Amino acid sequence: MNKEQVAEILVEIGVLLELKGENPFKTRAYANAARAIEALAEPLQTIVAENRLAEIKGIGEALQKKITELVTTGRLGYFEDLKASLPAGLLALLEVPGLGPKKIKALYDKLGVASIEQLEQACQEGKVAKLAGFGEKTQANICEGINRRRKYAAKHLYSNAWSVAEVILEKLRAHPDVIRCSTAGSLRRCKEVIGDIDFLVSSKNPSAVIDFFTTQPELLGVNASGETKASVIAQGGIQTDLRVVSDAEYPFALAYFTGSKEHNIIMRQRAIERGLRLNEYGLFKSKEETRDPELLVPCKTEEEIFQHLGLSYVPPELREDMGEFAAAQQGTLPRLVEWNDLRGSLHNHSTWSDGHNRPEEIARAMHDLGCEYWAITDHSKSSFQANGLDVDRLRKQLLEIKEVNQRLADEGIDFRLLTGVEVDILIACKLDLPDDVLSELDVIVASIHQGFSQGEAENTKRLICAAENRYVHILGHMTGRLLLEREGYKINAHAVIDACAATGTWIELNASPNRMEMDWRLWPYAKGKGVKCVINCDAHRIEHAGYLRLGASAARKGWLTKEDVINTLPLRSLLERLRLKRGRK
DNA sequence: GCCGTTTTCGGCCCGACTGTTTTCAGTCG
Repeated sequence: MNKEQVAEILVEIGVLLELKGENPFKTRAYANAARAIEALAEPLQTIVAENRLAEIKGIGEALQKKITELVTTGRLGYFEDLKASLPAGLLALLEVPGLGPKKIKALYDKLGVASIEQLEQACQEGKVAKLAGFGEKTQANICEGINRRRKYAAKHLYSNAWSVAEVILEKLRAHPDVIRCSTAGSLRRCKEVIGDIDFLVSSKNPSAVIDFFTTQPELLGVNASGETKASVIAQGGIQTDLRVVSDAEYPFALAYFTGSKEHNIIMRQRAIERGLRLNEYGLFKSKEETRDPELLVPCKTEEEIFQHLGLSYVPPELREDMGEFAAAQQGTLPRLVEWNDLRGSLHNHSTWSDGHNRPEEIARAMHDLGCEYWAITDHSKSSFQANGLDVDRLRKQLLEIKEVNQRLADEGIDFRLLTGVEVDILIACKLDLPDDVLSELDVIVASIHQGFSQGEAENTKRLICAAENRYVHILGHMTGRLLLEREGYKINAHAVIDACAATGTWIELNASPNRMEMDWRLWPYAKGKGVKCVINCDAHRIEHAGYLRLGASAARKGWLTKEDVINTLPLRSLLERLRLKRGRK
């Protein structure tokens, strides 16, 4: 059993214990352990075999035993007993807004409700409202929550959420009672998938801002509206929360509501270690909870809060408790890549396969956007569903691209369309085009598009073989995942990264909104191995050039700097680097 | 269930809002 599977089970144990009404700190211990396991860079199996679990912070005696049992036998008696003691449908009830462990336990104990369907029926029969601690309002809210859950996804792609948030943020900025405002939460941290949108505003007139926020005409509904916070359903069914604070409180509230929860816990602990107290209202010279302004350590910005806690400023993208504290304390946080460092994309499509624009249109549009180069890498012939290119068509495309480059040069336009292909990885060590054809092209991206059901070992082998081909520059969308749609195929990502390090192969950060991979959690490992990133749009239309911005956010989240990203290079250096791999044995 | 050089026991982040209560529990972030 690998670490992802172990982590998943630990999380589930935590949730089940919560439903049983266990001590919340105990349930959190399981979630913490799962995080620690997931973050491991070496195989869990090795750690267990060498009896080194105890070295991992957050894993004590009890969890060592359970994890060892899981890894060595693939089963865990404790987990199976726990699962058997509760109906399977109970877990899904947690997804209904307003329902937590306590209420679910009451529904189950008193009404025997153990699934969404049973819950809905109990509501319709009016049984829920009669329970102690419940009422008509709660019952109606549950029904509404179930309906909304059916109609809309509970999670949203970053890019969708951002396009909704951007409009509201602009309106808030323009409001006369708003002093400062920002997004917060997972959106500000640039998570690839987000649950809800958070806004923070500072104002001397909170009720005016709350009124404005809750009466926007585009809203689908209002969940809650108080003196300092409100929660609404915005377009696309995205829950959107607003918090209004005084301007003095703003930096503290911004840090607090940006999270992550795990990051905040460490921040508070650091404050306590310094005899201070940190909450969303301020940093106080006190060992007790307080809001006494006399005790406040004034900070005008988030930067100053970090400073008082002995840390350099941690960009929001890095606030995941994934190593940012050690780096911020030592002053070794990287200067993260910016989206306008990017000079082009090396994986894109045209009308030659399944794209929507001709090479010349693409070239002119990308030049207008300020790019220096843009690679056309259409599909190879095995991707027949995408109108993939065989050798004949590919050679014709090369001629067309050559002509386009010539025309642009004649007009004095300083821009280069690069030739290439997104070649299918068929089976291990077999690509969809022969090496001599690949050698005629500027950029080769190799991706898996078929045979997803092969096992982890076979998939890993396919990717490693592709990396070992001297003509392949980039491994495309590494696991083929589609966020909120389908899981990626199983691979041993660390082994693939190691192979890329050994062969000088680059790894793509595919910035298509539902791909966003290689996953940001793996980049620090790749960076440590010296593997370079290429932020690619995988554009099928000219407008997809905007994905570069999304890709840069994900790269930042993966701790990458300008130097780690190949397509920040000017054309001349890029061409040198492209030739470099072909010179290797 | 984890953790610890002031602690091996007693902490573990904490406040706003809702709805059900008639002073507070549960949920959420």
